[in-house]
Amino acid sequence: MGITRTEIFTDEQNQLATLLKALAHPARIAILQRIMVANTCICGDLVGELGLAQATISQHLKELKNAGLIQGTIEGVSVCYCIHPENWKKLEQHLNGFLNEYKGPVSCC
Amino acid sequence: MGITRTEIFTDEQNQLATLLKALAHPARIAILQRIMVANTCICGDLVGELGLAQATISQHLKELKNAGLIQGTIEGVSVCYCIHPENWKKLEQHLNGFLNEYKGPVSCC
DNA sequence: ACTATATATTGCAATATTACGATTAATAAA
DNA sequence: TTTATTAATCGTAATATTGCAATATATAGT
Repeated sequence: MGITRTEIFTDEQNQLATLLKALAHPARIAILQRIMVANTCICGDLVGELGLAQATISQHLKELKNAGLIQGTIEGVSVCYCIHPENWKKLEQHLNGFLNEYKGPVSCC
Repeated sequence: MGITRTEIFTDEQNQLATLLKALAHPARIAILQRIMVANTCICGDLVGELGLAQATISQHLKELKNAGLIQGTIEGVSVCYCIHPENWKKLEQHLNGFLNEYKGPVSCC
């Protein structure tokens, strides 16, 4: 089968899973970190700085954009990416909401 | 080629990606939520409560255990799972550290 | 118009993930 | 010891992901 059965889960669960999947790759984490550190948007630099082919970087950027985590604007011949402020905030909230459902270790296993 | 090139990333990046991958499935999110809400460990209940086959649930539990997010102890004929307190804390820290690298929207795209 | 530069898209091969039926293993109860 | 119950493992089919070369697209400068 190989296809996630999203129908049996809540929208919340599916949305969080989708966001986490977008984050769950070292290249995409590295890309996001570089964007965050540089603050000012970069792009083609990424291809040189990470050791991946241009097509591969472009693909990862596309995934991050589809997930809404970054936004890109064309600047002449190059493209400038940066964090999507609102969605990043939403991600933080969504994620913290999930993590905080855990109320410390109680009598258990 | 279909294999993540972990060699070109830092251990931090790879570890975070691995943790996020373990979380990045609605079934595993649902499982974690149920464990967190119930506090006291459950297991076989999960098979009934989520609409997935027993083998599938078992597989997801294994992944969560491999990632260190949960722990399981045998209790008679059944198995009791619960959150792994230390690792959950580490996850929170790791994740917050990553999310907080972003310092709000500056002049950008 | 032509050229150079930057990025996106396409097509494909290698590998990973998801899901499940069937089977196995392990304990509890009879 | 047989039987029932629970969970793990195996095998396999369907699908998704990762990565790259090759190609396409789009803008800037000449």
